[in-house]
Amino acid sequence: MPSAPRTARAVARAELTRAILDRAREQLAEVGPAALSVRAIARDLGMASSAVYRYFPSRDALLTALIIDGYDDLGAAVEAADAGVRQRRRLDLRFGAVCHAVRDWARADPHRYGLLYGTPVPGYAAPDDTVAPATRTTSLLVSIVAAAQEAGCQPASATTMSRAEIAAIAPLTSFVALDSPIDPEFALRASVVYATLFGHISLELFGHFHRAILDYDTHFAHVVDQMAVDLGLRTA
Amino acid sequence: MPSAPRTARAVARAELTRAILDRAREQLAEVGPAALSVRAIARDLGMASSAVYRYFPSRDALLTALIIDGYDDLGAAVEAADAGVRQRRRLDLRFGAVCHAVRDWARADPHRYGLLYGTPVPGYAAPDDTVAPATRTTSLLVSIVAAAQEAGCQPASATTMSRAEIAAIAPLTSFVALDSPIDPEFALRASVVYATLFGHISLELFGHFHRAILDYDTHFAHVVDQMAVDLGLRTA
DNA sequence: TGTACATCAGTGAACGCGCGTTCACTGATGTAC
DNA sequence: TGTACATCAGTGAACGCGCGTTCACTGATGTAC
Repeated sequence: MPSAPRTARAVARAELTRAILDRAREQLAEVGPAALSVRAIARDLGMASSAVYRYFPSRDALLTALIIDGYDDLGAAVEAADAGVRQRRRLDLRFGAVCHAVRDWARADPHRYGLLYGTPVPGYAAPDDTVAPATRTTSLLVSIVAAAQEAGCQPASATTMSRAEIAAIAPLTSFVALDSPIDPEFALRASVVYATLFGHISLELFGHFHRAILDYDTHFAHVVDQMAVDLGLRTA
Repeated sequence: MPSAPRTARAVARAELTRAILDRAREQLAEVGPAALSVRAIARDLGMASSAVYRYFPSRDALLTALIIDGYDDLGAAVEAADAGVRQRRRLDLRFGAVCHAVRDWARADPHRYGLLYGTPVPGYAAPDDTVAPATRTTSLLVSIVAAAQEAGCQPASATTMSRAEIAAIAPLTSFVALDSPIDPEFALRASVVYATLFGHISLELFGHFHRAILDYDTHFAHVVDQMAVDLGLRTA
């Protein structure tokens, strides 16, 4: 009986666990992951710092929860953006929606984005629990590329791939469950898109487009367009 | 007389300044930028922690020096790699050399790369002094793209650009001193290449290709090749 | 329904740590006559 | 070349801070009879 008969204690526990996580997320947005402090969270919640340890065994466990929470939140946002595209066959629109969703999410809370995609927090080693939620966003990107292949899209240019190159990206070809594995050329394109998307967002958020790009929104939109064309999702 | 008549004091000063920076660089490689500690550096050098303040007025100043030093070192490595390509007209080779130089440099000292291109250090605001050295690497990338345009290379695909999009990247078109400004399409390509290159390196170093890419070296080489083809530096 | 015991949440003090920065000081190096 | 003074490098103690984590404890909640 896992659902109904929750004791008052269990209810309070769930609530406080969430309150701690909420406050941790806020802290994260304010000071960044490295400065996240168990004591500060407890202080803000009006409780003794030691009480937090009834809910999370260590600061690292709290960070892990935040990371998983972040990947899940991003994944949900990205999936919702994709699902919001009515014309499912317009892969260019779906691709654009996904890219913009990632960027919008990142800009809404740069520290949180940094926790996931920036420099790893010093002294913290992400456990395997964080891997699965992380793939949510990636899977969607790859699946759009896979759909492009199925739809017969022609990428702008293709390089010949050596056996070693094909082997290097083997996991990507079977990353999403499909009838047949993805062609290596498309898998490579997916990897390039992945790098460009997150690279662009990181460079923008971390200040490397300073004085080089004047209008980030416009420019990003155009980069996404360019990627869509390179992928063969639409013609120029 | 700025050169010859250096007093013993000035010599000692220069030497210790360098020793502090060297040790700071080593610390950086070991523990990362956020954990860089004035006291630890002093300890390692066998001096009082307060003595460091005769050379750098604050921890932030030390970080700034490390950042400038890092951009300069990366810039020098990248320029050397480019200069090492004898056939100056083989833009694909030059482009490849530059990309691999950035990645090699980053892999040699990931923390140092993270200081420059990762999450900004919390509580630290990089002063303008760091901007100029940062452009060294970027300029070289842009100048290769500009050379591609001058050589009449044809990128794989081009999207039509609105006035707003052209305006957004205006600084890039006049980023390197040339007879004529760079075409907007090439400037856009430069920006995409910039994002892809650093995005790929960051994703790789920060663990996001884990279990997705099996052979990083091979894969990166191929991504660079693909970019060269997309840029029209060579045919597939 | 009521009692006896076990479980759990939260407290507050404490441990031990390292940090950045300041300051009055000593002694060496440099400079001007 | 020698002396008098100014400048500078380096010291060691101290200030004030915040951190993660532990531990013995009190009082409330849950459970079994």
